[in-house]
Amino acid sequence: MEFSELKPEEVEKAANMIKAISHPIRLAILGYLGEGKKMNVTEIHRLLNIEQSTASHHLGILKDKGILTSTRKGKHTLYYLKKKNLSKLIRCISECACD
Amino acid sequence: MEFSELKPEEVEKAANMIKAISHPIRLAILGYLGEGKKMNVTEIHRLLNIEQSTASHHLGILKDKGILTSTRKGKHTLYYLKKKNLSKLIRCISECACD
DNA sequence: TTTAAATATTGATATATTTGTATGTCATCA
DNA sequence: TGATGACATACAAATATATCAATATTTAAA
Repeated sequence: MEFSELKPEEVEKAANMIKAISHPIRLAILGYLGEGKKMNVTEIHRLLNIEQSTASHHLGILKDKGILTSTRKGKHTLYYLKKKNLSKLIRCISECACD
Repeated sequence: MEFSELKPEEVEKAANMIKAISHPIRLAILGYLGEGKKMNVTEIHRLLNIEQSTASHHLGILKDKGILTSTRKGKHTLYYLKKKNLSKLIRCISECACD
């Protein structure tokens, strides 16, 4: 399926999806969550050395845009990829950027 | 190569690359330019029904960020994908967005 | 039921993006 | 060289994003 065959609103949808992941912090988060891994907010905020509220904010965006889902596990909220094929997309991006 | 193995500046670079394509107009442009096609500014601006300056602006961004290159051909400037593996990325995005 | 840890939300500020209009530049051809 | 078509750039207004600090909410356990 080529973009040139897509309806404007479908192109818009796709653009929104990648816009969600077009941020260094959010991309780094997705790097950690590749291949079915699950992480909570505190882990992300420590790992990336960012404010807790900033971590929560970016995770919220990724969830809102349909990239991640979350489940509450006791005090923690675990975030993880919503769809398996996102792992492929992430690999594809890193290939393109690092060739 | 996973993002979790990348240095911060490499993640930044990757984020900048996809940020460049994370716009409905720019994504639509890339849809047309997939697979080695070449197009000039006027074609894009008519095809997408946007101002000439807007078309030029977005093409400029894509070129600036290393997604496209251009060659002058008489009065026209032809734009096309800089690297072949970008076609794969574009297909990957549309797969992810349309599943 | 109080306390504390983990998350989420809000508000303010700074910064970045997008768009159109107007204008400038460059190349071709009469 | 003057006119025209094709592009590029500058500027301004509107909109969107990102960040931190502070505060609120939720949950588990004492």
